Amino acid sequence: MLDIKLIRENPEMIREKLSSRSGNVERLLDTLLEADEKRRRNLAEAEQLKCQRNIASEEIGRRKKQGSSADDLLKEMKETSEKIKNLDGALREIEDTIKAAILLIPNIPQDTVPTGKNEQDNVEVKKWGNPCEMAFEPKPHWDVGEALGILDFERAAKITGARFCLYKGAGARLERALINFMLDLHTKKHGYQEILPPFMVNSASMTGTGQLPKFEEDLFKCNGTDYYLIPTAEVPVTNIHRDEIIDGRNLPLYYTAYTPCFRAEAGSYGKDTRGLIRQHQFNKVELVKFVKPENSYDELERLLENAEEVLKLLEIPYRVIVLCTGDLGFSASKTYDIEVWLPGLGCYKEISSCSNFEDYQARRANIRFRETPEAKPSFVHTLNGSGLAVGRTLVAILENYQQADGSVAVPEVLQNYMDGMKSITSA
RNA sequence: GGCGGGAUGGCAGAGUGGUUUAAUGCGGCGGUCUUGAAAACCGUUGACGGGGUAACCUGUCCGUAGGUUCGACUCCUACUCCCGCCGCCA
Repeated sequence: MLDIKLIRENPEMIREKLSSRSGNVERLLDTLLEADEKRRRNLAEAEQLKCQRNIASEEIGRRKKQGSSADDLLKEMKETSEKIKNLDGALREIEDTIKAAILLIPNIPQDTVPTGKNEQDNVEVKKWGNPCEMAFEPKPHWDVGEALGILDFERAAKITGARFCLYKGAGARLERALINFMLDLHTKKHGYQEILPPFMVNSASMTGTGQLPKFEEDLFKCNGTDYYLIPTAEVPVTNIHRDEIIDGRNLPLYYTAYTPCFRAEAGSYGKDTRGLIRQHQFNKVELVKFVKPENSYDELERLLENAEEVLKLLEIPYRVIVLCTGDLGFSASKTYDIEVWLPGLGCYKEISSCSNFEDYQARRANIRFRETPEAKPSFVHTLNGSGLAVGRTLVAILENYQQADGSVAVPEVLQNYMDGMKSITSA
């Protein structure tokens, strides 16, 4: 969330900066500013009465000890207490209003983020590798996978429903190989600590990273509990340090986690209905960083490089785009998307999203650090990115490494993770 | 699922209605002593909000949320988490 003081002192600047984002927050800002004003007036009054009460109560104690009468004070304080109770009640309501409003206001885009309306206005910043010319008509991954007997969408639909997939044999093995390859790369070469978090989290965690309260419909909730299936490892991993003050000497902290991710995909009916692109459950290896504010944009570039490295080693062409203000996610200040080339579908497709949230999540989740043991705590900056979405990486391999005979070559770096298998052929 | 015990500052741990402004110890920070360090001794010590140019004033916080009271760490209610025992179970 944004700093209420910043909003209070620069309301027009905030309005201006949020105006190019999707969604209209004008009304929310008005509600917020009005409630904040009311809160401070109310608070001053309540505090003055409390101060009087504290002094009088002490006096009552003293008199009772001496055995003298305190009836006059007692009577007066009964009234004061009643007033305080009313003021506190009103204050609570005002604070609820403030909280509800401020949690619905998105982050401010960073200055280098291009202004734009939607994904049309995103800007390509780099391109790596050349989509290779194939001597045959490349097939979409679902045809490749089903022909090889390694992907089974029909049975997954029977077992569960639409947007699920059953991986078999070399398919299941390839998915597991990718997970291990990515985790090894990030832990051994890039210095991230491996985490295996809970796959369900409570509503406080979901609020901390920004999924709640606004995006509840995108989540799967476990009936009768306060638990939700995670839509990304970002949620449990960022919340590792919720309500903590980190020793500044331990920063930056780098974590990587493999988890399945669960998304309701409400409102995406009819979109990417075939294949593995849009599933209710998919695997992802996530990268999460906790850093000092002054380093966060440098850290974002390196996070992006760490994610790109996976595709470079797999030798799959991709491009990087920077999201414009209109396409930016709710909690992010700046986001790069990595899009991988898919010859079967004939397009680039998002495979990773790397974002700097600055102190937006840190405020919501109350994650702070101390520069030195004596220093006042301040908010960390949080970042995260996919490193990578595993299902879509498998898609990229099936489509980019498919051969004329229907087999799929195994990328060299994965062969050791596949017992030396060089090619996936139909059984 | 049933029964019992617990949750207090960075940590350990006192405190069962009124100078608690949370004892004491450890740790941290500053100092004395020392060539330097250790030990010893002395001092100091949190978070968040409101007001103020500032010094400063003030409120809240003892798991969380309510309640009783002039006054709550202390009493009442609900909830959460941790520990133990019984049952069930991968």
